[in-house]
Amino acid sequence: MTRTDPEALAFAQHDHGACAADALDYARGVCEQQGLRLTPVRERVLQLLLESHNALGAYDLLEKLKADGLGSQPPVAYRALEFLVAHGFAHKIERLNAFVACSRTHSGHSPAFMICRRCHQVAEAHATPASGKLGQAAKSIGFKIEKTVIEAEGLCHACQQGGDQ
Amino acid sequence: MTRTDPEALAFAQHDHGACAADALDYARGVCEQQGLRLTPVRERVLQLLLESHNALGAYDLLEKLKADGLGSQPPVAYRALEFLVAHGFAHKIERLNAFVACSRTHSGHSPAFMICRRCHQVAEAHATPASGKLGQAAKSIGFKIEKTVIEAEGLCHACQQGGDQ
DNA sequence: AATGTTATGTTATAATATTACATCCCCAGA
DNA sequence: TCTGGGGATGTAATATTATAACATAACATT
Repeated sequence: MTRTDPEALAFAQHDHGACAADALDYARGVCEQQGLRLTPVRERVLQLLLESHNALGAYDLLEKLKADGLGSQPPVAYRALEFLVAHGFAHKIERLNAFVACSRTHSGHSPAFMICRRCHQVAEAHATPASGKLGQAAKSIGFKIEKTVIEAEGLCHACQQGGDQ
Repeated sequence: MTRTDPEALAFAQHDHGACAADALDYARGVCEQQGLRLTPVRERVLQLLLESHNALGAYDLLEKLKADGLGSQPPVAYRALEFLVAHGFAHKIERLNAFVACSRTHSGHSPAFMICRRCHQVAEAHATPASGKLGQAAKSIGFKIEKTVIEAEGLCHACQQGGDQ
């Protein structure tokens, strides 16, 4: 149920099928423990997110759900995503209006994302926003931070090699 | 043409009219220097953003432009915003799909924002994303950061006092 | 079985954003 | 002065993302 922690797994080589299956098992365990219902739609959406290192939009997911005979109207996808995000199984990438599975290589977390503008893969890392300049600024004006969005856009290692930039 | 620098001005008391007028003058100067055309639509959009400490959506702006007899179709607003953002006079708040004037209390900047979920004001601060944990993670996987989105959501000082939370 | 709660299905619509193309305006060069 | 080119604007149409509202179904507790 616990998983190991190479930071920013996404861009690295790994056994992706196994990693996704692991993560799904992990989510099932957490839901069981916490009395959350990982229903078919929710589980399928999580699976779809886990199978992709790209962020997926609600309508991308919706198409795949439809193909599976599950609901095909927007609220179906948005509700599943809302559940997954609320319980930390997925995150919204604001920059892309799209969603990724949580890499869950840490907990109680304040995630940060690296988005490759060329291959569109998204890697998750752990951030400590409260400790940097932002945290100082917030403190100095008495702003209480509840949630942070930290997203970096650029080129992953592989895409820096490739031709164009 | 230069301006002074209290971090995160927005939540603090100040002479807002003067601050907006200053910023507009500043933008005019920069455009003149750089051969950029601060056309009526662009200037008006910047003015509208400067007059508000809240982020404004493209369609909010559009309504006001229409009231002024300027264009009233979405591309009018989006094009002006694109210009302003491209040249650093405004920023998009991804979390809100909305825009704020740049507080320009710094330059060559990587801005961070504090968004009050109660009064909806937005304050801008300066961040140094490359130096924190995110920067380390990026370095360790060879990810080249080109742009960062850093947005904190929470309660501003004034709104922490008020009733509900 | 009756009830409350949570999840799903479905229709409609709202909110945000872009494409495409016609027109205008300014101004540099013939 | 004309004239062409580039940038900016006007406008219609449409794409994309997201939510509201309400009916039904599934499940748990009594």
